[in-house]
Amino acid sequence: MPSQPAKSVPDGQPLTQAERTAISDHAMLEAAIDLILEHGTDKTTLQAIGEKAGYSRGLVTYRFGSKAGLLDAVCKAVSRRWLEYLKRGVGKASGIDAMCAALDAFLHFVSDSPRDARVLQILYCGAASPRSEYRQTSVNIHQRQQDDVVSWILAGIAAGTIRPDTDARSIAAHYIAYISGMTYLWLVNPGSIDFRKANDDMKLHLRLILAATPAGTPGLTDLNRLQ
Amino acid sequence: MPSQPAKSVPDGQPLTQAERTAISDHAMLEAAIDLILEHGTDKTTLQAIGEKAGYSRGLVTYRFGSKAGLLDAVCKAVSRRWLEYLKRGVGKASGIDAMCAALDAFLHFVSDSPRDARVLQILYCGAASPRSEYRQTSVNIHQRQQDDVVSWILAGIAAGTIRPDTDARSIAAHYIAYISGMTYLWLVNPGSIDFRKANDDMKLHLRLILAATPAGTPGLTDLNRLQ
DNA sequence: TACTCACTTGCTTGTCGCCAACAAGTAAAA
DNA sequence: TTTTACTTGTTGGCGACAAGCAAGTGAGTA
Repeated sequence: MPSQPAKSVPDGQPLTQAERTAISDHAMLEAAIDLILEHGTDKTTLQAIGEKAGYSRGLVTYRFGSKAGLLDAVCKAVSRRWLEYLKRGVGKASGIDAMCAALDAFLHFVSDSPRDARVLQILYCGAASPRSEYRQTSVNIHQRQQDDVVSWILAGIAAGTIRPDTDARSIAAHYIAYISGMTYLWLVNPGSIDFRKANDDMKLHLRLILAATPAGTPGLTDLNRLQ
Repeated sequence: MPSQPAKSVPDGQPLTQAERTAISDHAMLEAAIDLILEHGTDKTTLQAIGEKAGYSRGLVTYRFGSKAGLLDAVCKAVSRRWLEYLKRGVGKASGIDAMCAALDAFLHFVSDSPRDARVLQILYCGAASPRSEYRQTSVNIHQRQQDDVVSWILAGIAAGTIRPDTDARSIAAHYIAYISGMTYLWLVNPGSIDFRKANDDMKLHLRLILAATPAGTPGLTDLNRLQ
């Protein structure tokens, strides 16, 4: 966050147009994140963002079209960082292992980049508003993650590590809802959530619910019948 | 929602001051719910609320102090309706039965009063914003529900229906997070969630995770050792 | 019981500062 | 010279506050 615009490199060389936009774009997105974390989206003004980034009040609108356009851009930028984090954490894993690795990745994301994690949850919450102009971005991200979980489960079933009577879509929705809900509770009341403990429990539950059992052990359908 | 203020009862009798405030309060809260559902909190204006309720643009501020005060009042009013629904649905149940009954109560709440359910989730999401002036209301409601779940679990352990090595607080957090997350996903993308199916699965999982097992069956701690 | 008058309360209107959006303009790069 | 990055002037709309109006209230008096 430069306190004044960087219109030239230290040695006095002029910047190209592309460099200038890249620099100002980045400065405005970072300034927006800081201000959203401090004041929330609606009490963050475009003037404050522009000036904190080292520019005028008008540049944000000029570059992103509108305030909603900026929020969408922030949402996409931070989501991209999280998805890279997730991708690296899960690697080539699949089945229950992938689901556990994703939980670990999220735990690390929250502790390594709490700034990103918090602003992302704030923006996802903002997307719940009717007429939100970046709701689709949130829906797409969540859908993409849910699809990933579905494919992990199907791979697990194919590999024989997950019981074949599992409803992949339903479990995936449950899994994504759990993470989303936990993050919300953590955001509004950080002290009330022990993420590490919660994740350890969740991993245990996943194995209990999904793990293929040796023949003879009662399965889910049997348990269902007992209800 | 009267199209014009009701300043007297049909027979021409004047209203008492208390009746007038009760009528206008209710009209403004209901108007606010409709407008929030249609436009979201930030694009809902106090003028629109006042006029839809049949009054002037100034009454909302006069009565609720500020826009945030109004949102807090709406949040409390709708939360109260949900908690009564929950109370009636759960009754005297405890343990796993209470947790399943609460899931059913929520399912019925969503299908019977989708207006309330949606606006409540929108407001809870708004409470995630830093400097939200009604965050505490959301935190209190969630905390209260979580405490209820804890007491159900402890009662279940005492009654022998829930395995004694259960971490009540952690399970309660998981349970509340699941409901919260599911509701969010339903709100932003209604088609993607089959609440009935999800709830049936959740009930199954709860029994699988919490049910006290006859001696000899492997418990959670044994499963843990296998990890 | 009926009337009165000072007081309180419900509600409206005028006004101010602030904000997002847009358009016109300036300066720097190509 | 043309294009692009960025700034500044302006406008309409919003929330908040304060002043004012009108309707309701209740104690005192006869």
